[in-house]
Amino acid sequence: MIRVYNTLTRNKEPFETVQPGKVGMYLCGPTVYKPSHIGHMVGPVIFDAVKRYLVYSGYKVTWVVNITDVDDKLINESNARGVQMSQLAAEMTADYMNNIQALGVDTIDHFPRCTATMPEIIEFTKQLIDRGYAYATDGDVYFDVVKSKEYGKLSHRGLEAMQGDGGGMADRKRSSADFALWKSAKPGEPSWDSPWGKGRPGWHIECSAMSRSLLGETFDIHGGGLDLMFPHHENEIAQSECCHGKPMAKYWMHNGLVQASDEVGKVGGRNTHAVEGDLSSQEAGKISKSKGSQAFSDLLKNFSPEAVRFFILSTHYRRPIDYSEDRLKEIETGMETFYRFFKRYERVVGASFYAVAEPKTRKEGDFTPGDDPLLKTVAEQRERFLESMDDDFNTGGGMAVLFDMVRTLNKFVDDEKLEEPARRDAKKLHSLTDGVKTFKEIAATMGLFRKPVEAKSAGDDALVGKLMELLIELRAESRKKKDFATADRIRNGLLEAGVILEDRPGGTDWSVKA
RNA sequence: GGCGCCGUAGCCAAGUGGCUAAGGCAGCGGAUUGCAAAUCCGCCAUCGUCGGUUCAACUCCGACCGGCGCCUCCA
Repeated sequence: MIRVYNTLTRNKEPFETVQPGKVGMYLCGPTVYKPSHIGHMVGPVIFDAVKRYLVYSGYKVTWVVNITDVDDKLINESNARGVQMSQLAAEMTADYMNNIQALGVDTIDHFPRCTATMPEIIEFTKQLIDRGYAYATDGDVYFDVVKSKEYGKLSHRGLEAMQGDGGGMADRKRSSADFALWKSAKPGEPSWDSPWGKGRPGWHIECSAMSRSLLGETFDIHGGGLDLMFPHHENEIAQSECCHGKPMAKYWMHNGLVQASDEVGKVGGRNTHAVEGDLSSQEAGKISKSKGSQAFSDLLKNFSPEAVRFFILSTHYRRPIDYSEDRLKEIETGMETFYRFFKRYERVVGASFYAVAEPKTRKEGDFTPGDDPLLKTVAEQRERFLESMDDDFNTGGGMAVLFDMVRTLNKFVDDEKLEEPARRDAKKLHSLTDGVKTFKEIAATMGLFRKPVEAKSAGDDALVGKLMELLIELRAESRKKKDFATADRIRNGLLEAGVILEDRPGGTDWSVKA
């Protein structure tokens, strides 16, 4: 039984779908006016894991992520750059797509764009006016917040929290808390025809319109960053629930935000005060923000996407995550354990780890270990993993099981001395592969270890291969003759060049230093 | 001011009313190795402070201290 923390009730609730066996999931996507940073990647990675786990658990899941490609920020930025808004949006959308793809987020079913959803948005707005929840003034349309009885139920905030927009619109609105569904266009701004004249949608209405047209009036999971809870999600609820008279989403899931720790943030205790003493808290905030908003595509030049995914999933999704390069390096170090094991598996079994076919569903993965001690342990670990994931998608707890499981598998190879070809037999290799299947099964639910990571640098070059073969051969001869001075000279020399040699029963392996 | 979150080993981080408080990084000791590397084994926390509830709390309640987020655009 899966349990989900619902922001609406502030409780973990049993997961029950609107329609049996089916899940509709909506995640608020980016406004594409600048390159995405790591913060934009958290939602996609987390909900990718959520979807994978739900599919694994037997649900048919439809996942929608919207792209906001018209908005004040886009207009400003495109003016500043002197390009068409649509061009800027197209470029930044491509950047976003590249980044999430690099992270292995490939389970999103629909990416509706705001500019391609105008008829639905206009229709939705019209309905709200017809049903008495919105009103038009001078080409603008506003949502009449006082008509929404439950306004504030998600964020637990009252109407007074909704400040006026201070942009001179106050006199057009009945109440300062009212928010725009449709904004009339100023000269030169991109605009669309509507019953209220030329204009563009307000920020919140697109999500209501898109989710309705792709997922229906009530769907299962609505996700987004914690920062969107108010006012964005509150307003979505007001729009959709007033319009339909029924719940918009059963479960509201909010992920914690990335916090970039830099010099200021990292220094503890008194030094923090000393450093911050010269800065207003606002300025300090800006510093940490500027580091965190480094373009994600640049970050990927230094770190593997899989490490970033691992990093994001290593803590519980509702918690804030501290991002730093040191942290990511630490994660990469830890992940070496897995990659080394994968190579080890290949050495021992003679087949690629990545070629092993894992069970795709929970049902398929259930097995009775019999009296095989290895598989008994693996089965227990799998159970522990599933318990963690069932409990509000606790990927952090699941990670621990991943590490435990490789250790179990490594120990088996050690104990059975499977590095020595003579000690291998079909039964043992079969057990090992069964263990690997289960490892892959649980890792796959988090989208991990699905395909080989590209080699850190050159190494598969034919010439390099030949040279290494020769050096290793020479060193082997020296070792045979107990000429360790020469052998060590070769190894140390290669180490300086960034090549690590590892001696094993079956021969010597080499790899490029990470 | 309003709404909310957090405080677990040197660092990161799961989790639980009573059983050995996961895991990772770093460190230390050992097995293995010609020596290494890798791997394995072992060691390394009483859970911010104080008070309450309870047979029993790190886990529930309260106060306090400390850190943080949102309330304007933000994933």
